[in-house]
Order: sequence, then C-alpha cells, then structure tokens
Amino acid sequence: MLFFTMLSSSPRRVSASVRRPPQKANTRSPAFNVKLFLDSAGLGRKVEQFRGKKTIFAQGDPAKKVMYIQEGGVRLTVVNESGKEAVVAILGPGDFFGEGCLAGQSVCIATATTIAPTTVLVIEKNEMIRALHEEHQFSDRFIAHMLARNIRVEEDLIDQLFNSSEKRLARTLLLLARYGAPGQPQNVLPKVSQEMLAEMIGTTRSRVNFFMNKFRKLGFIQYNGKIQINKSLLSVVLHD
Amino acid sequence: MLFFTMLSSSPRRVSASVRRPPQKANTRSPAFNVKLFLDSAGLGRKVEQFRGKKTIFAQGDPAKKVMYIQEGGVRLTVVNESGKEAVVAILGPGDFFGEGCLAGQSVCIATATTIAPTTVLVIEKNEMIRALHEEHQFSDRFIAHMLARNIRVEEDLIDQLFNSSEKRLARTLLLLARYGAPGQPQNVLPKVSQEMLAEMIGTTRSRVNFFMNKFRKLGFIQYNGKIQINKSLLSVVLHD
DNA sequence: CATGGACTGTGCAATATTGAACAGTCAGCA
DNA sequence: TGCTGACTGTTCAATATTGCACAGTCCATG
Repeated sequence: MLFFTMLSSSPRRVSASVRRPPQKANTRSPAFNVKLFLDSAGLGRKVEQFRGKKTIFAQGDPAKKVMYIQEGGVRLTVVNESGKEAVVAILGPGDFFGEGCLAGQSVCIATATTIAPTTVLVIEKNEMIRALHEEHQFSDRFIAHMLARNIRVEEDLIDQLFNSSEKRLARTLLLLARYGAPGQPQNVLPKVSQEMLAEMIGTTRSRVNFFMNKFRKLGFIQYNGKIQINKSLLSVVLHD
Repeated sequence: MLFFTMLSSSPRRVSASVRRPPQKANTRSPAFNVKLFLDSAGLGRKVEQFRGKKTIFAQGDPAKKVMYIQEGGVRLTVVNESGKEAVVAILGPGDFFGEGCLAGQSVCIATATTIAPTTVLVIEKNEMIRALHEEHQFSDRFIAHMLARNIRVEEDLIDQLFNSSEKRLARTLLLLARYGAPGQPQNVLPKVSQEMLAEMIGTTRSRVNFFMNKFRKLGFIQYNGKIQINKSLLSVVLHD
C-alpha cells in the first residue's frame, strides 16, 4: 500500500500522476509471478530494500538498470533548471521503472524516491534485454506494464491539457480516496499536505488552499485532521 | 513525411505532442521490417489507404484493432465534454497506434485522423496478441515502440507541468523546424496556422499570436508566407 | 472580378494564477 | 514551559490567460 507522507519541502513541486489502485497492474497476468520468474532465470538476484524516504537514483545518474517494485511505493520526479520539481508518476508493487535505459536513454531523466518501506528487484539493462527477447511470459508482462503506464501518462497529459486546476484538484482528491487512509472509511484520504497536493496537480499552494476552502464551503469536503470527501459532490466538479 | 495542413476549424483544440523525426522510430531495429514480418506471418493482410484528411477511427468507437503506419502521418486527438479538442500525438511511419485495446480498453479514447496520404496495416487484436507472444523480433520491435512513445508522452507532460506557453511555443517551433518544409532550408517551418500551433501547445490563438509577434519583434523568427526561425535565438527562450 | 473562406493583427474586459508575506495552530521536544 | 518546524488561512498586487469581436490580407473559385 502507499502512504502519502510529507516530504522535506525543499523545492517547489508540481505533479500530474496519482497511481491507480495496484490491482490494475497486478492482476494483468495473474498466473505469472515476475519475482519467481526472475529468480529462476537467475535475474533479480539483486534485491534492494529502502526504509523511509530514500533516493534510489537521481536525475542525471547513468541509466543502466531496470527496477521492479516488489513492495512499497516510489515517486518519480523531475526538476527544472529553476529548481521547480514535477512529480511524473507514483508507482507501486508490480510496476517497473528505470526502463528508459532500454530505449537508449543514457542518463536518468527522473529522480526515483521511495515513499514507503520498499523492496525493489534490480535488473541489469543487458539481462533485461535478453529476458525480454527470450522469455515470452516476461515480455508479455512487460508489454502489459508499458501499455498500462502509457495510458496513465496519457491520461495525465490530457488532464493537464483540458482541465483547470480546480478540476485537477477534484480529480486528484477522488483518486487519493481510492486508496483511503489505513483503517478509515473509504472516503477518508491518506495524509497529504496542501503543498503536496499542489505538487501533484501542478499548481501553487495558494491555488490549492483556495479551492480546498471553496470545496469545504460547498460541503464537498470536510476536515479537521482527516480529510473526508463527498465523492458524488466532488464528481460534479469534474463534469462542470 | 508529414505535412501540417489546415483543418476545418470546427472545435478549438489544444495539444502537446509534436512527432520527433521519423528516423528515431525507424532505425531502432534496422534489420527488422515489420511489414515483411506481418506479411509472412499472415498478418497485416489488411492494408488501408487514406487520401487527405480522413478519420481512421473515432473516440468512442469499439477498440479491436492495432494499426501500424507504413507511410504518411496520423494525428490522435481527444475531445472534451465541452467540445474542446486536444492533440495527444502526431505519429509517422513506423509508429503503432490503437494499441490501447491490448491493455483492455474496450473503446477508443482518441480519434485518429490522417494528416497526409497514409497507408496503415490493420492488425486484429487477437492476432496482435498472438504475434507479440510468439514472435521475438516482433515483440522486441513493439517494446521499442512503446518505450519511445512513453518517453515522448512523458516529455510532453513534463513540458506542460513546467513551462509557460511562451516556452512551449518556442519548443514546438524548434521541433517543427526539424522537419523543415519540403525543399526549403532547415530553418523554414512546414505550413502551420497560428490556430494549429495553439492546439499543439495547449493554449489559445490569442496567446500564440501574441508570442509570435513578440518573437518577430525580437528577431527570433521572420515570416511572410514562410516561417523562418533563428534556432539559436529561439533556444534562448527555452532556457530563460 | 466578386465572393467566401481561412488566416493574421489588434484591442480589450473579465478572469485566473502566481508569488510572497504574515499570523495562527498544533505537535514534538529540549 | 517555551521553541521550532510544518502546516493552514488569508491577504493582495502583479501578471498571465482567456474569450470575444472586428478589420484587413490572401487566395482559390465560380
């Protein structure tokens, strides 16, 4: 599961992607266990574990490995020349990342940071290429991942092109609600600061604060400590 | 080659993607000819040709086929509830599209329109899945395509998150210059209207007009009939 | 030649968005 | 207890952006 914990608020951030619920990626090939496959193929011997918020790789690092998330969550961010930061994706168990190197990218375009206790399998680029070429099930699985990932990024792009920050905020709140906070009713959000929300939808805290208060006045959300949303009312925002 | 011709200007459009030069996609697996492969595998028997601007499939149509562009160019667009239109991608020879159905999408999320005389191979979803599973070279090729496509969309997303419309315009002009107009020096752009530019970068014609005139005053571009750009000066805009 | 269609150039009022500042709340901690 | 850090609430002025409307240019076509 993902926990949206606070980050050291060094650079401003903007973002666009909220991970869809993990089952999407996980149930695509229910009969195929990537971890088992990698083990038996002699790959994925290398397992790395991270506690808390650690950097797995940073923007600009040489790109030579593909990662597979076994457990936990990872955020991919990119920074501007001016120090602004954008969250490109938030990934969970069953997702690959760092696969850009397969397409010839020699350096990482993004920084990968864990956002929860996380276990990843590390696969060398060359091993990955070989496995993709030789192992049907594995390449099927990877293709499924890329297709899903692509759809996700495209949705984010379309969201940015079409929607006002008000709608993007409403959409993000609804997406976050699908995770729920651990042990809370389904309409309670995991802990997220307004600044984090601003990063996630690609705007400023000012704006988020403005809309959060607006939504509150209109009864779309309530909060004191926990953020609760009224899904049906919030959905209305999305459709004008 | 791509020609940026005018469209009937029915709905307003916003967009984000300018196709990178075709060689990128085409040289990835120089030894492998998708057309030949599909022929020999008994796939791709179905070839469709389009002259001028035709709709290959429309948003909302049932999604059952994957297309492979042999020749020409295709634009993918999405429309809003409010009739606004976004150009999600502009594709050329060697690109696949409609591959969303492989990930379980039952209807097309985008409309595919040809923007030049175009030939596409049509592959049934089931045939595609089989070929991907069984033919190494074909799945390699497809993975390469998906990786490249993904990087492209991510770049567009990052561009939207970070950049002002002024920078996006500058970036788009530079990208367009890489095509060049047929038979013109490399700094002459293919024919594009300001409205089209607005669609491509996700803003309004007002804005584009404003910046085009600004760029002209500053000597970054000239035009009368043909748009010429000064690459080095325009690049400066990108880096503040 | 006259017309209509498709663009560009302009201007402008109505909004939307940014960026920064400052006070107030709350929890953990020396 | 008093501090500090991390948030939220609330301002506000400076810009940026949208959405029109209207005139002027160019070009193909009847």
